Amino acid sequence: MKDALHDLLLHALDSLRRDGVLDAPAPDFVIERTRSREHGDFACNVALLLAKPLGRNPREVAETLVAALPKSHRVERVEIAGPGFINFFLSDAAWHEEIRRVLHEGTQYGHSRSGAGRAVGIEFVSANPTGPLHVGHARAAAIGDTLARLHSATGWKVYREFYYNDAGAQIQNLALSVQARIKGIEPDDPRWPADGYRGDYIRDLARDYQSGATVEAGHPTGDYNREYSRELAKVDVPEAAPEVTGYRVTAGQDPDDLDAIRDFAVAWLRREQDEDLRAFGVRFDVYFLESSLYTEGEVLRVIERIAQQGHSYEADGALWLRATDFGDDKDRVMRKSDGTYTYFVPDVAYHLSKWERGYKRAITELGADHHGSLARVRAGLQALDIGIPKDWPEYVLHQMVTVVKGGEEVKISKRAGSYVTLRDLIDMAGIDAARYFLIARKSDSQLVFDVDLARAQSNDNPVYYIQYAHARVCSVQRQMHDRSILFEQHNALKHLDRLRGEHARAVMVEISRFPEIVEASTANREPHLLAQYLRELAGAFHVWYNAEQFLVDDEDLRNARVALAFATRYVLANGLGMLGVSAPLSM
RNA sequence: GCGCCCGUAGCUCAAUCCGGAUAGAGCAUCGGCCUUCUAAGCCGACGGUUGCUGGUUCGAUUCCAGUCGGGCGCGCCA
Repeated sequence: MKDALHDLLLHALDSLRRDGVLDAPAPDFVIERTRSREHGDFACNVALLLAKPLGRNPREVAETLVAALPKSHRVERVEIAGPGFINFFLSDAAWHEEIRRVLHEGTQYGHSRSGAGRAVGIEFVSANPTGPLHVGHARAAAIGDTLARLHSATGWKVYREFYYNDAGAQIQNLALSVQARIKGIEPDDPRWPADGYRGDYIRDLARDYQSGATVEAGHPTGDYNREYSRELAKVDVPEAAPEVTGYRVTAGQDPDDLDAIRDFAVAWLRREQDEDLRAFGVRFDVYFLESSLYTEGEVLRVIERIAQQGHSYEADGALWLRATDFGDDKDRVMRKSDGTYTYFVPDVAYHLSKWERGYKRAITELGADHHGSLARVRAGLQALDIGIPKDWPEYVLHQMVTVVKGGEEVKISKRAGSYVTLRDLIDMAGIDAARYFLIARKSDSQLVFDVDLARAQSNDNPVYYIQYAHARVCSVQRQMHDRSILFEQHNALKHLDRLRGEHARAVMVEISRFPEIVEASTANREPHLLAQYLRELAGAFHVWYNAEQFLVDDEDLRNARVALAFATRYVLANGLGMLGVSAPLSM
């Protein structure tokens, strides 16, 4: 809709330039929705931008432009207002056309091809396999998965990636903690390992290890990724990610075999994380193990490449990256004096792998407490000198989540001890409410998750409010079925002009915003815009629903109203689908 | 001390592709609407110096500088 107006203005600009009336390049003007009805439906600032280079009064420029505007059936009239805005008042026909489009495109309405099939890798959650996922991971999961759904909807080839830090000291602590539990040592015991994990799940883990249990989790090695990378490099866009096959670990039962304990514990926790994420409606295409970067020499390759490009130096027995050459605030150690590597080198190697696998866009979703690694990883990638853009990868950082119930902060979980888990959140609020609440706020502001509100079955709760709008349309459909009333779409589309009044109009206007919202949410990595929008659409629908009866005797009018109701349903369902929230048929 | 994020109605938050016109919703409070497709809904009222001070310009919640308040990060930890 916006595009059509954009074209009209470009035409006007072109013809004026050809006639020599306008002597300036077309500025990067904006067409936006107006805030108030008095200003029409859309407004454009092009005259304001042209005024300065032309040295002319903006209102005068606007008048020239408006006079040169081609006629369009979509535009009823054009006004010049304020300092020189060009306001467009759209014809009813323009809105009707959009409703036709919704019914025609159905479940595809709001989708686009702006991604043009390019590959985007979205990394999120990436929790260490050392404990259950917590509410911060829940927010990451909701944001990352919604971004992934949005990119799919806009024509990108999406790969969801999960990176496991399975190689460091944390894993050693995990193994030691489990071993301590196996030997009957409690967290309060002086013999308990220094940085041990104290949660109850360690006891469950120890018990399963001792009983010789077998667990099955995601993929074991980086082989999968490397195989996948060749495919991606070759054809650029593979049809689908290969099926992720699981791997099994059977507990060794020997309390002194720390390696066996570690392997079992990692598999056990990965299984638990997998299950929680699956319960939350989130699946991944690629599981990438940090350990594979060592075993396959990728870490070494990064170090050598950076050294070869002259961006590193030795000092104090360590090898440093000259990160300050690339915008970081200090130089960073890559290889410690004991010969091991700092964690950020595999991080760079991992992102290098994403680059080599052909991701035109890579989005890394992290907790804001990791924002320090951002400059470091980008500096490392720049130091490779292989043409990676300075702002690649893109980052989305999310702020802290606090869970509140009964007016009090909830801090403790039975499973994990010191924090509230994703599982707790699902149990307390349900998947739909949890996903919606976690996505509804801008990711860089802190989030208070009010459990009582999330589970409230009332108009206080935006999730129910939106879902209820959808269920109401379905209820109308059921009524039609029960009363043997047919919806005649052909007839409906001919009589959309029977839709009169502000309320129906408001619904049409809201519906037409959907494609714009989807594009903006995707391009700006701001999924909260979509959550917010659906609340507004549902509101416009409820008002209209309340004001007018759909199933009237007048066939033409009835068909027209039902058509608009169905169009609303498509948008609600499509939008909720992008959030991973269900669209119930009845409530 | 340095860096990043946030500060908008009593509360929770918006403000659309980095500048637009009279800053919007919901909740809370007060007052109305169900013999009609789900009242899990709707209508109305009340509520603001966008933390503060300057700057940039036709125009600032938005950009810049400073300042105050909250959060996070500044390791040869991950």
